[in-house]
Amino acid sequence: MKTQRTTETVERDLGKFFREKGRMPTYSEMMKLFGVRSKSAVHFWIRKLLDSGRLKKDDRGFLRPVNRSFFFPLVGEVPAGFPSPAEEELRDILSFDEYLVDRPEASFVLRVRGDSMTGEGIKAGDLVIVERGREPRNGDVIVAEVDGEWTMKYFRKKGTDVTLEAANPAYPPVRPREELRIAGVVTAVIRKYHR
Amino acid sequence: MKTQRTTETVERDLGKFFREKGRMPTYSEMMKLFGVRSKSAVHFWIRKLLDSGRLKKDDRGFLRPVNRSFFFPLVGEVPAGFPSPAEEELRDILSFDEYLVDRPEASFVLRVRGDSMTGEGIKAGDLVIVERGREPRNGDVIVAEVDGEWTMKYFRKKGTDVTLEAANPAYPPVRPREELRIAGVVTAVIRKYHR
DNA sequence: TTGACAATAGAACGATCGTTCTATTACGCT
DNA sequence: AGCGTAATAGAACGATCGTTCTATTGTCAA
Repeated sequence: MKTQRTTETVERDLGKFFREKGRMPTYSEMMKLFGVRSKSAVHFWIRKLLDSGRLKKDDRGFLRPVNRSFFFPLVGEVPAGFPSPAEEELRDILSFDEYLVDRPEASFVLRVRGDSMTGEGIKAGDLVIVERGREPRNGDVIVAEVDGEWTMKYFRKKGTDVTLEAANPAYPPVRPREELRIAGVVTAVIRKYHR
Repeated sequence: MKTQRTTETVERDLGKFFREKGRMPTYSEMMKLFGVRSKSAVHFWIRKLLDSGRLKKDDRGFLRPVNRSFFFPLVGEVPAGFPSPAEEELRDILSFDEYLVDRPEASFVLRVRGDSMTGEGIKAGDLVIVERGREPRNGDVIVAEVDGEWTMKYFRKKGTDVTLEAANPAYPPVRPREELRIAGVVTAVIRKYHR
């Protein structure tokens, strides 16, 4: 019943705990977690992870979840001969929360209705992250109120002339006459396939 | 210079800290964070959040980030008259990590190359989360090796007859003759618009 | 069998944790 | 002005933190 401990198993245990509890375990908790009965044994393994750089401490000395394997194994056991997912950017993703949202205090999420942006790969039911207060650039996908209705459109600008375009030929471009209220710029799209 | 403290500002400060450090602050740290000079003042505010249910403690007594506002304000200040984002599912999203990945230990991430799935709203450059070992259903998007090449396709099955279809008319369906190695089922799609 | 090394146990330590207590200050209402 | 409540300060407390020490166990090679 005593499984062999390795830096890998220890790291996995830590990741599992973190995912469940939203925090790192204390040394006492790690005793159970790792299956040892002394804190020094815990310290032994933690030190190994620290020395190998697979675990870090912040400025206060608290353990902090690091790069891979904590939020989930981004680059884990991939089928042999598989196209390498070992891009730098992927390896450095701490979590999707960090990756997806630059300005959390100015962002919110909407669920997409309608098919006006299918050409952009945004389908009904998808989630979009919208950032308020950002100056839309030409070609950005924005959420705006046009003629009293909220929609998602491409933002097109030529000089002072603003046009809102759908990414679906079924919808004609809109040239807002009166007011144009822009809720924000779409910064990310998320789709989950529910089982 | 002394900003008024409210449960809202306190909650926001906690969220900000958590996002930055990956953990909850200690009471000492909260003194700086909230702008007070005693731990009992901190305790005062934390108690408020606890009593109102906006903050929780786990079984060990540690503060744990809860539902909204910690990972980021999913339902925050939304422009007036805005289509309500107050769906139950959205309000309960703890974090995208939890939301997106059901089985972390069996999942990995790939960056999409090519345009074979644009019809499904999966574009080149997107990230997809792939889950290994799941039995693909009819219509699922899977990652598989066909004729020595890894691609992303729809999984179509009629009886024992398996066909792989692209979501792009430019690519003909594939009926694998020899072996069909399925790396996994695509469970989520993520696209970030970089500024 | 012996020696070397890796891994663990157990106890002790100061440091810091979160809680609780008593006082003091700030502000609104009558 | 006087009063009551909300908010904060500051000090004290036991509990638990992570570290460090010494001692013991297990395993493998010589």
